[in-house]
Amino acid sequence: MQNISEEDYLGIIYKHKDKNGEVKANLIAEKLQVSNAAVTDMLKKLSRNGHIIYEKYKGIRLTEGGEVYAKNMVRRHRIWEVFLNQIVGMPWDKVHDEAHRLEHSGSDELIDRLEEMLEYPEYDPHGDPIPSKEGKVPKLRKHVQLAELKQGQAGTVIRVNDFDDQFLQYISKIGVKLNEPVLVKEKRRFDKSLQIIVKGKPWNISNKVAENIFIEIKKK
Amino acid sequence: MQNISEEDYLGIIYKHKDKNGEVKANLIAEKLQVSNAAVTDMLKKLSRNGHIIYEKYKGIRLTEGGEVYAKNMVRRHRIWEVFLNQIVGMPWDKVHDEAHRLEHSGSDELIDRLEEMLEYPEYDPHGDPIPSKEGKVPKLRKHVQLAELKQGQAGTVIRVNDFDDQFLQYISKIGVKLNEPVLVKEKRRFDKSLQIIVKGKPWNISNKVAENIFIEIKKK
DNA sequence: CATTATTTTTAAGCTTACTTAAATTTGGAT
DNA sequence: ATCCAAATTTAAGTAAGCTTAAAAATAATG
Repeated sequence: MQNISEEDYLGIIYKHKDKNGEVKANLIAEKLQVSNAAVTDMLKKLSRNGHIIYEKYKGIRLTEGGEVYAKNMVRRHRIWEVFLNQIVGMPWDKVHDEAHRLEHSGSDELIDRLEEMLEYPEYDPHGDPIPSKEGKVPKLRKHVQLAELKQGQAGTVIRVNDFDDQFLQYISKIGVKLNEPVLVKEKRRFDKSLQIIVKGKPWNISNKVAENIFIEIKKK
Repeated sequence: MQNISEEDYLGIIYKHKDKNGEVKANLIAEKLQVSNAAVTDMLKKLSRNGHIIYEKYKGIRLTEGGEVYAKNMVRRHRIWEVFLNQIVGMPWDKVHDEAHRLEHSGSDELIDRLEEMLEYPEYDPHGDPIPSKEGKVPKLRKHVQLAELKQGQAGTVIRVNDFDDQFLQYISKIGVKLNEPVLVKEKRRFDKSLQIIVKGKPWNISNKVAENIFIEIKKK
């Protein structure tokens, strides 16, 4: 395959499949910023060439081959992210976009060399697992949304969603960082917003923000 | 511009312009492995958007803007080459293809960071000059084709053509390397082939090969 | 300088990945 | 169970970048 678009579609399907391994066309359209009609077209194509299982109006799921392919795209993306962050020194709120530009280029050999150079990282700068060349996906430690923590509970940030640059910039600014502690000082009923303590400083964040930060709870 | 094809065309035009700054359509078609008709189409487009000066059946030349654009593509390509060679440890006979895949991706910021990381290299791994961000092109030292050396003359390799991977692999194998000395031991009239000494070892090379290796002549 | 040969352009058509607008199907609420 | 809204598909059309085949212009050769 030479195809940027196909690769993007497969990557999105992989990253957004639910517990049943299914995705809705709508979501794909939104994530890729294309029309629903464009998605239907591409789904037919991906179905024809055996990457997905697709029946009209039904949920979409990857075939075994499609999964291998998609996982490799995610692998590429995340290895680029680690590389950009660790070697080039790019901040975590910028690596996503840059990696997206690069993930379709570069040969598999290059990706393997970068991986070696980085000493086989298991997670990208946002805490997402990097599939190995053989397709193994490192397990994520048990975690919950920051929004689910109770007042007074503390934990360690182990993953954040990387869908939006602005979000990442914002949480960087307030000091949220991978593998760093956070404490929930206060929770408010009416808007579900919360006050958290990061590096000793208090911050108010919305529920929306707290839903996209994932925490490993500290044992008492 | 978002366009891989346009970028490729402009890069080729820049790299292959003659002393008058002109290129023939034919050459572009050959270098890019597309039909002449495709070239005509694209030339019209590049002319329309002000990147080249183009009149039917006449030679093609870059406008000022086109030159800036094209030079930037060459810059990107060559910085990737140095990066792949020096940081990733990829041999010089592989960097061209890999860099070609990467040169259209990556933001300008990334290229700048890579350049900084590499300490502003002036030449790529084949000895080709790297345009600066401001568009300055480092001068090449005075040089001649290896094929032009007389029997008994010696010199230093300062550039090789990177058009063909096989060629690069071949000269690597016989020990030809940038900034290393070569001596012409023998020249043969009938086929213009020559015997050279590299690292103390003798090798027979064709005239064709010798035409693509560039030498700075040693003063006696 | 006339006639080939080579380049370049035109013309017509193809594929990919999109678009908008209209039609269809599905799923949820009453 | 019916109806409505949301999701999905169809239909028709567009733009980019190609292709081949034929026509036109330029360059090269005797």
